[in-house]
Amino acid sequence: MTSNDESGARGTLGTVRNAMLLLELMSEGPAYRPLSDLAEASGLTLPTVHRLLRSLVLAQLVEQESRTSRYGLGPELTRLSQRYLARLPILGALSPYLVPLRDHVAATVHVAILVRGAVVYVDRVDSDDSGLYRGSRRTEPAFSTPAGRVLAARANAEEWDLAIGRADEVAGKEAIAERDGWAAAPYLTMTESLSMIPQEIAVPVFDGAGNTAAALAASLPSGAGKARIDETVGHLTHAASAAGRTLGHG
Amino acid sequence: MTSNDESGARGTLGTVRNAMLLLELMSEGPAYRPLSDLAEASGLTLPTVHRLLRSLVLAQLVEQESRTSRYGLGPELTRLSQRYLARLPILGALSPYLVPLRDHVAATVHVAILVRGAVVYVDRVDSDDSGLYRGSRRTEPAFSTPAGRVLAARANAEEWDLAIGRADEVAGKEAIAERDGWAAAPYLTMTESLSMIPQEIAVPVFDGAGNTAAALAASLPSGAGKARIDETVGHLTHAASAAGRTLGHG
DNA sequence: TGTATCTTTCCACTATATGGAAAGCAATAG
DNA sequence: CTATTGCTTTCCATATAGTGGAAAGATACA
Repeated sequence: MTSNDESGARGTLGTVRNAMLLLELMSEGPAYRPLSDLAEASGLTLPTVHRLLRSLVLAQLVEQESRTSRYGLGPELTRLSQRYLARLPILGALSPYLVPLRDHVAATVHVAILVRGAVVYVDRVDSDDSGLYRGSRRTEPAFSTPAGRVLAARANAEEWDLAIGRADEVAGKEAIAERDGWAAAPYLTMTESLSMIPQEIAVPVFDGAGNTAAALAASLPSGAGKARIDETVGHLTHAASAAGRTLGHG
Repeated sequence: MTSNDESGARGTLGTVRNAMLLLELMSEGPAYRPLSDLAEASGLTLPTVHRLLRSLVLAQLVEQESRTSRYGLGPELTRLSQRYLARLPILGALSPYLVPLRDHVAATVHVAILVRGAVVYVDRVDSDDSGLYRGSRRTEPAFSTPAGRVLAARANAEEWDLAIGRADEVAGKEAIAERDGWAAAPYLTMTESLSMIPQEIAVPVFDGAGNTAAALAASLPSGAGKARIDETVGHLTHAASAAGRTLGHG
């Protein structure tokens, strides 16, 4: 950085900013990327990226594939993530309701939160039937799932903008047009054109202060009828408010 | 750091090391800790910790409680963790077997990995019955669960040492004495003195190269008999080797 | 064996992170 | 209502410690 330029807030450490930039880059695209690739994509010089990565590898936040010496995200992230989740009040509050809920709606149940404009599914209880594939571990595109829409539509401006940033042209336009509707709806669902994929139904979960802290979702078989959907929404809403009530009412 | 001292490998960035140190500190103890606390615990000066934390907050790796302005781990960790897990070959390989496995053993099934001497439960399929509490989100003490013992006993020296480091006096002694037995056993279980807590049975999962990449575990009701245990071990072992076989045989 | 592409190390330079000291900010007590 | 205490946050001169050009190793391929 030859002179002071735009990026980042005042009084912030460049090294941390750069490290984060690399983690961000490694979280998109292929599992492992070569050093030179990361250097180019980040705009940092080769030695700088190398040193940063070596430091991150030491911390296990990054992993170096020994065969190809390429770099990818590391296991330590899961340990830290668990510690974070273990202390999230909402998750503890929802946990006892999930198994009964799964049994009532006879479908796989998910809990999702919004992180920097992305939906992250942080808990799940699988249903009995569950057709062969358990909808793969999901994250990213905030507007691509009902749970993500529920959360983003009700989030603050900053989170919303990040979500828009992650969306493609079409999804972004749609989101902007639909936002108010999404935020007001008691539940959201997505009518996937291609069946086979289960249909997700999501409702918001409020914390004690009335903020939307998470989304609770159920994955119904694709062709579920109106009656089944209404019943599912009822169960979800009930569980969500029961859990919310156990959180300090602030 | 007045002069060059012990910590960390050569050619490693101090800023990253310090940031990691703070994350580590925040992962133990209470959810949120005051700045001054972290400064003392880390041995860094106040302004340094403050700048570090501000940078981490910007990245959402750390979160600042607005009420008390204390610091804790942030949500971005879950997003990155998900991306890591989504690409872990072992998890993808095990996933399709988990639901059938749960149905065969009629118990909640877990997948765990070893991270810096700690067991981290990274996937689960809950059984039907599941008595009220779903054994809370678990991590830390490597030797405190059968899955952790399976993994640690078969891990390399470095991981083993980290696991020892996390164990208390008694557990450490026991681990050292039992290691060879644990590493050779086809499965491990823990006879908890206090029942009510389900009994976990864990087997290793090998990747294509023959390394222990994960542990597969089932939680049986506390008083399960020999027959039930043997049957469960059979199912677990079968699923583990089936999954292992789908991984590139290296 | 030679060429090309990648990762890694070296080292002089100064940009950049550091820590002492002081300024805000909230509580609780006098 | 003003002091006192315990905290978080900002300022700024200093030199530590991170940077980037260039060169040296590795590895793969021809």
